Amino acid sequence: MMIDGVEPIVAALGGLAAPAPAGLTGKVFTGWLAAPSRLGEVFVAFTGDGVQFVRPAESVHGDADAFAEAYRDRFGRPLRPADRAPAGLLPALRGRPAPSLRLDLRRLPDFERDVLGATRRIPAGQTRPYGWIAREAGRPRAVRAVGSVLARNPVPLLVPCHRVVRADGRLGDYMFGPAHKEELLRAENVDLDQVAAFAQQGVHYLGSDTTGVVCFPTCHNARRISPAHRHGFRTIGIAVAAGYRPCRHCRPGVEAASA
DNA sequence: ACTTTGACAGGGA
DNA sequence: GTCCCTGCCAAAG
Repeated sequence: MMIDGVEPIVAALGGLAAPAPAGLTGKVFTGWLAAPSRLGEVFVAFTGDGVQFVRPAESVHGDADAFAEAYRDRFGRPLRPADRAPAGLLPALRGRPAPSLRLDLRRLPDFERDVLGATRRIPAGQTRPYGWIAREAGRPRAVRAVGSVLARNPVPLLVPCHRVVRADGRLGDYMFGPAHKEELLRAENVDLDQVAAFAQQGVHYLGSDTTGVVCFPTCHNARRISPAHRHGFRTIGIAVAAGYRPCRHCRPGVEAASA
């Protein structure tokens, strides 16, 4: 870890009277700016390595100083205004695909990084349960810890934690309130009414009897199953026992066999 | 439907 | 370091 030696040096550079080379600025200070998003105006902090922190202006009472303080509490570094946004940030905040967007999640604990990484892979317009994230992150039983991580998601919207929902079909909580979660999902065209209707009947997975594949209801494959060939299942185990195979796209996991 | 128990990573004492 | 406690859950009573 040669990085250990680099940080103090870089910090010392920040104290020199002469301006640091432009390329270093993002490593010494963190830039911030305000930008429009699907949650209204947001404050965004980023280094040269990517975006680190996003908070709706509303959540800090529109106060940029409060945002800077929250950032400092968490990352231990000061903020200075930035002149331009990192590549991809503005489209991403509007919910548009932005492959060029980079996130700086290096200093997070492994588990948090893995949880956020798995969450980031949920396609727009789809949802996954907390248990799915736990499994993708390599800790299938750390379901509740996943919730704890997402409650502190440093980069909401960019890591779409609003797409992580409860296994029973309810939406679950959201750092800025469940109403915003629902709003974001509906804006992505998730058919929440259909999900709720299925859940009402105890159905949490959908299979096609023509392909023999079973999916989460919001998977784009599931949404193409015609009602005539659609079968609902309460658990993935029941579907597998009926000869269905878990979809390779949405990867509904086989839950632990009940002894 | 509601309550209890299980499980677990992180943060604070 | 170690307990202790909490929390966007989940499955069983």
